[in-house]
Amino acid sequence: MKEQANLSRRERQIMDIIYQLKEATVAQVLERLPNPPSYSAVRALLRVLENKGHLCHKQDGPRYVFYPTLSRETARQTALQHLRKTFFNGSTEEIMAALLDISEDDLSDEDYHRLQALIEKARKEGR
Amino acid sequence: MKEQANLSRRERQIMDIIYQLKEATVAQVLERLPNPPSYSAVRALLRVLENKGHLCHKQDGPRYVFYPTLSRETARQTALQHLRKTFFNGSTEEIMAALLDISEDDLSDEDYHRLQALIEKARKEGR
DNA sequence: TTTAGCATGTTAAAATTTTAGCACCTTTTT
DNA sequence: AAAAAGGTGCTAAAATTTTAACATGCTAAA
Repeated sequence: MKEQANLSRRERQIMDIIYQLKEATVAQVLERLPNPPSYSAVRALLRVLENKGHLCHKQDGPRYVFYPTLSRETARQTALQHLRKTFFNGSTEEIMAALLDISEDDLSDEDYHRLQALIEKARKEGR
Repeated sequence: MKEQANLSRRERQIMDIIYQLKEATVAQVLERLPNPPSYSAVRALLRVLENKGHLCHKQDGPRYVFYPTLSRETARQTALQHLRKTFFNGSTEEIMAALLDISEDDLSDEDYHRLQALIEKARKEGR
């Protein structure tokens, strides 16, 4: 299969937007692109991504809605693994520490409790 | 400051390699690039990245060693935030679940214990 | 000291990416 | 029914990215 590492800059920007929205129309993508090009240019990009096998589309009334070929699950895992490897020496502990660091302000006691539960659950399943 | 989202494909590949190694010579980068171009091409890319302010270099005997301008810490945080936003609805819980999922096989009881401790520590600091 | 090896700097061609423009189709409004 | 609005497909030009080639400098070995 194709690597996300093989996407051009615009292609990557577009894939990110679509992953974020789960699915998107041309207009939605355009709205969110930095230094947005023409509508027409975005359509061309989307078609390229579809030809390369990264996107599919379905019809929604008069317009197309694009969505990723790869399951969200798979894409997530790949991206996360890559991030861990690139910035965290492949260490789960390091990345988790950083995650807690950037999340700290938004977490309630209850949230922390749920996170603890996640670990406990993983520990049990992991054997 | 410059966005990593504005890097071309090769530039991004190179930055990833350098972040992974912390610092790298031309040869080290070349070795790790997919579909590697010529030595000369890599040098040109590195110089571009330096001009754009993403890299610095220092002399090490006869050759240059390149390293990121941004602190590892900062780059990590930015990348992690972006990933969380793109693939995990901005949810700390979702990303942590995925992290545990891809790590499961490699974690010992002791590792889990350390992860629990991390959360506990964050909870205490977070107030 | 001359040559070989290995490093870098610069430049311009090649390839890819990015873009806009035009043609056409369908739906809605007048 | 005609016109306007808003979609898409396709194509080729523009811009950027990517690459290799060539020139230069330094160090070490012959």
